[in-house]
Amino acid sequence: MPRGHCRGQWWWRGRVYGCGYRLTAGREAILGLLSTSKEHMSAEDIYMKIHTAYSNVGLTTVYRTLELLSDLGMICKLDFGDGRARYELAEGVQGVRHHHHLVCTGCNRVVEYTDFIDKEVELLKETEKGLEEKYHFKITGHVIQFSGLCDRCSCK
Amino acid sequence: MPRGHCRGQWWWRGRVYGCGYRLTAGREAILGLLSTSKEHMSAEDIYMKIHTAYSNVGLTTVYRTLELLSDLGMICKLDFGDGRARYELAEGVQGVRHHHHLVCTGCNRVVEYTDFIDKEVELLKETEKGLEEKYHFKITGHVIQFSGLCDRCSCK
DNA sequence: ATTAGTAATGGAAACCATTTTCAATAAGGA
DNA sequence: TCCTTATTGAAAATGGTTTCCATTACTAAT
Repeated sequence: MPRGHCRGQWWWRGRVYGCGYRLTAGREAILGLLSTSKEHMSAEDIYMKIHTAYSNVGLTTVYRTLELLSDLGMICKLDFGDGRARYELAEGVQGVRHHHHLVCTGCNRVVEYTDFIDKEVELLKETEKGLEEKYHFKITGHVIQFSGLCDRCSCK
Repeated sequence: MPRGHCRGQWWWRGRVYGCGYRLTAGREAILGLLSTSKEHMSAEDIYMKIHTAYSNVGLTTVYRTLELLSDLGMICKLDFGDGRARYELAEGVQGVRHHHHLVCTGCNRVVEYTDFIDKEVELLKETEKGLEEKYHFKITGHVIQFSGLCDRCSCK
C-alpha cells in the first residue's frame, strides 16, 4: 500500500468505521492535530488547540477519544514522568517510524531518537521471544526510555 | 566490601547520615520493609504495613521518605501504568541485581527478569554513550519494560 | 543540662489529571 | 419518519500525591 494513500481522513475513516465507531468532528480534529503536530501533547494541550476551532468539543470528549484511538492502536499513550499522559501517532500510522524517547528530567524536553534502533529492535525481538517462552506471556508492548539532563539543564 | 556488611541499619545509617539526613524510626521501618519484601509496593501498601507496628507514622511521611530515598539513589520509583507509583531497592543496594520488568496488563502481575540482561546492558551502554554525544545529554537512568498478558489472563 | 536552631512529623486541606454520572443530542438503519 | 444506539458536554466525583502549618524531635553549641 503506497504511503501516499495512508494519509488524511480517508484512512482514519476506514479504520474507525471498520471497528464500528463513528468518525465525528471532534475525533477527526484530534486525529488531524496529532498527525500534523510534532510535539507530544497532553489531553489538555489537545483540548486547548482543538477548542479554538471547535469550541463545542469538551475536555471529556478529548479524553474519551484518546482512549478510543489508543484502544484501536492508532495512537500511543506515553508517560514522561511529569504526571500527565502524552500522545503520539502509533508506529506505522502515517509512516511513523519505530523510535524511542530521551527525556530531560530538568526541563521535560523530549528527544525522539531513531539511532541504534536496528540493534535495539533486534534485541527486543529476541528478548520478547525469550520472555514469552519462559514466562508464558503474550507480549504486546514495550517501553524503552532514557532520562537525564540536557545540555542547558546540566549547566545550571 | 563483603556483602554481609552491606545489610541492615548500619549500612543505611551511614548513607543517610552521610548526606546530612537523620535516620528516624519511620525511615528505618520503610527501608527495612523494602529490603525484606519482594513485592513492588505502593506508598499506601507501605503505609499499611508500617502502620501496624509504627502507628504514629503517617502517609505523608511515607511519601516524603520515599522521595528522599529516591533522591539519595537508594530506591527506585517504578511505574507499571496503574496510576500509582511502586518502589524497590535500587540496583547495587543489598545485592540487588540489574533487572527489568514484565507487566501483565490484565492482572498487573509483575515479573522481574534478569534474562538477556548482559546483552541488554551492553546495548544500553552503547546507546547511552551514543545519545550523550549526539544530543548532549547527561544520561542518568533508563526504563526498559515489557507489557502483555500472562498465561492466566490470556486464557480469558 | 539548657538553649537555640533546624529537621522531621502528621493531619487536614489542597491539588490536579483523569473518570464517572447523567441528561441531552446526533447519527444510522429499518 | 421512528427507533435504537453512539456520542456528547458540564458538573461532580475520584484518588494518588503534595502542600500547609503548627507541633515535636534532634543536634550542636553553650
